Amino acid sequence: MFKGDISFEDRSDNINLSATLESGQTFLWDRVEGEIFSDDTYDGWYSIALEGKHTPTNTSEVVLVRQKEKDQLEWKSTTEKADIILYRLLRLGDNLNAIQGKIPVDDLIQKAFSEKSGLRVVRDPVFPCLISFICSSQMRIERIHGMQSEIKKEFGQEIEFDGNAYYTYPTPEQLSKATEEDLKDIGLGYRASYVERTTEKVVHGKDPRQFNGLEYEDARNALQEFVGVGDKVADCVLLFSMGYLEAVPLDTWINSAIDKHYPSCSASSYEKTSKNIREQFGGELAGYAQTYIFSYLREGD
DNA sequence: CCCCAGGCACCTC
DNA sequence: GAGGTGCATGGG
Repeated sequence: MFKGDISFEDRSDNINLSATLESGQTFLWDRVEGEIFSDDTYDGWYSIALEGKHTPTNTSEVVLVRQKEKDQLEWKSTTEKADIILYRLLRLGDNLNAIQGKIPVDDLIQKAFSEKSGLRVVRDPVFPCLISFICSSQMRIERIHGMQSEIKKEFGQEIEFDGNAYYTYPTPEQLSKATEEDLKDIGLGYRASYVERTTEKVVHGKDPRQFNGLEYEDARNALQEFVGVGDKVADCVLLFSMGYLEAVPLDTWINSAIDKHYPSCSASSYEKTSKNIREQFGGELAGYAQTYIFSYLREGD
């Protein structure tokens, strides 16, 4: 077992791990339940198991992380390179003060920044992100997470770490072994066929990462070639996985926020409203503003 | 019993 | 392109 800390004490920003992992932008992390460690305290850990394509070691790894202090993370892992993994997945390199400085401040933004201090946009692996947001339509956040847990347990790879079992998210090839019926059996409902058909497209060579160099709006349109991916899900994949920080997913929460706080941005189509609200939030980092507002509003103030 | 959930595909016009 | 419908499932 490898262990380490990641300290923010020599920087001006920090991280709020629970806000980052439990605000509905990623469904791939699990909050660890129970006394899984005997060697020290066991509260507050989050876990993820990564398939080898997504690790610096090229082998599957488990990473556990928790908030040790306000400006410090603590991790345990199967690899000594867990810090590299965490920097990527949690965007620890982002300078939150610089980011907030580029977003026009108003009352709502100010409250969200202050209430959710340390919240970071995540960078999920692309395929798991794509599938989990296909599952997200008309579904509560807790259940979306539950669906991903089922998908991992049924079709992912089990990895043991310190006496406990963890499951990677299935690769496209692994998930393609699931039939539509299998997916319905784990509660995906009408999304089962979307997941099945999208997985099939990925297995047959349509990798979402091939859209990485595209201009934002082109990438958003391109992602909609997958089944179950409309404007909103495409924006989620762009923002929470592909690093398009200007993407602003327009969901029910953000749309009601627009009606209430930015009525002049409301327009007749997703396309136009999206353009307006991105401009309102300062353009290139608008997605960060969206993530703070979503997290702040959803939790209630 | 009804209503709703980080929308989307599909069908008209 | 804009506008309306049906949609699986579980929890309140």
